[in-house]
Amino acid sequence: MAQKLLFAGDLTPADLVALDGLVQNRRSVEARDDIVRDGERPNAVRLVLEGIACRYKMMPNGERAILAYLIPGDFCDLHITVLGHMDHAIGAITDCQVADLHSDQIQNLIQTKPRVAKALWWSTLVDEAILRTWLANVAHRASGCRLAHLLCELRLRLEIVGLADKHQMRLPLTQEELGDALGISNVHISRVFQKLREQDLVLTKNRSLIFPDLARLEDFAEFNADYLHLCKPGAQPQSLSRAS
Amino acid sequence: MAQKLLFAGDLTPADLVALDGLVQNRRSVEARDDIVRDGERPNAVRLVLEGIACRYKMMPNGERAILAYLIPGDFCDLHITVLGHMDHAIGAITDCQVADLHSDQIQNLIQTKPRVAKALWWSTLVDEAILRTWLANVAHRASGCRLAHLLCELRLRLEIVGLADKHQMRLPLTQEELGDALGISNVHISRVFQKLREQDLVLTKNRSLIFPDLARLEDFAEFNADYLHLCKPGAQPQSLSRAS
DNA sequence: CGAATTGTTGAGCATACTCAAGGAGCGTGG
DNA sequence: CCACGCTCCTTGAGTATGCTCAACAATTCG
Repeated sequence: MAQKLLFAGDLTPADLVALDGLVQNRRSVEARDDIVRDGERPNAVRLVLEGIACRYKMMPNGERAILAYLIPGDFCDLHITVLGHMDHAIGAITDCQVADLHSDQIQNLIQTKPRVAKALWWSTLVDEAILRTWLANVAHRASGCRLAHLLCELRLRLEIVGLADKHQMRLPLTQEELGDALGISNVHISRVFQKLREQDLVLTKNRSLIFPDLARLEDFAEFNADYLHLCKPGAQPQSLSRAS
Repeated sequence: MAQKLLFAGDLTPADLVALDGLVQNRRSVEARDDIVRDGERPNAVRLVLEGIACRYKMMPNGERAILAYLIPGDFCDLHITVLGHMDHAIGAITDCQVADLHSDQIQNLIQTKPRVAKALWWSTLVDEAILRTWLANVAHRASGCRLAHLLCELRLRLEIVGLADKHQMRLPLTQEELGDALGISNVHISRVFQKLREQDLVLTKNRSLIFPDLARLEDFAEFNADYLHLCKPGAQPQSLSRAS
């Protein structure tokens, strides 16, 4: 569950135990239901344990803008008590398992475990970095490259939590849902997918994607994982101490 | 300088004095120079005091993706020591005045003044909310609406720091710079601007924009300021205490 | 098996891009 | 003060990309 935070830097086993201890009120959310509604004033932080969810906004013309995908290990709204109300909704795409963590618990953890506090900061800052990358992707890349880039990102993020490898990932998203994130219509995304398949960059099988040659795909996608800020677990902590 | 943070909630005059006290090493940056370079490991937080800057990434094809505009009162990288390296650059668009704040100073302030800490959190979370809105804007709105939305946002943000009013703002950005933020080519943005002018939604005069009827423009832009999370200074604090 | 959802195809149209040329505004230097 | 060069904006023309609508195929699920 907390695998992802291992990439934040230097967590100790005790930190991990403390993090796992947070997960008490586990609950299920059905596909297509909201986990947090737009405008709400939530008093708990949500953590996705299983399934895929998304941040989204409904646009006035009825389109759904998907702003982020949340995969197991992702926090929903660490911050929300500071802002007051949600300016977007969070919805379950597949059936999900979610944990509700009370702000007090988190506050307590942050105050007693500085490394955990830093890891949680890291997590929200990486979310922001992903957002920046999506913005650049949507605004400045051709559609094939755009889709490929999103797939590369999802593959890597899923790999980190043990849900994908170099050659394959299960991705229970419809083409339309990918399109809603990329700003591409459902008809067109189908054609874009075809082009990727024609070039043997991805194969689709059921709800799984197969990558015959990941390096080639990442090259085509102009994918550079730096923005995910993954320091390898166990590696030298990359922190202030090393700043030049 | 700290006007913006008044909208974060309930700062006291003493808090404001403490914030202003941070600004010591003021320096100038010339238009088109970088304030922070991509990949850098900065050890200080930057604050824009005067001028307009932007976060940007250079794309492999040579295009510049503008990811945010920074106006006076905006912080550059409150967070960066947690992430280690910059995944984008920050550049001055006009001549700028910038303050370098040492991480220690900020840390100190955060630990001694909880309201200031909250205000700084608020500031970075609003930046993230703006990013989400830009993503939705670029991916899901037609070009006219897209440009109009950006103009409405900039006008309001500039108004907060006393640099615009309901009818007019000085905006020293080229059309190309607006296009780089919106994912629209320089030729096309000129035509989009023309359409806005034809409908009397904006007039351009030198480097100033005039809004004959702001309500109509905001309506056309589908602009809803909720995402900027501005609680009016002096109003009831919108915080946890009121969560339902 | 049947219904619903998801993906695919074709055709026509709208939007936006590129390339190329020209005009307007501004600052510098003769 | 004018001439020049630079940057920025504008216009036209041709092309590419992506949208909508509509029909149909494939897949999934009850």
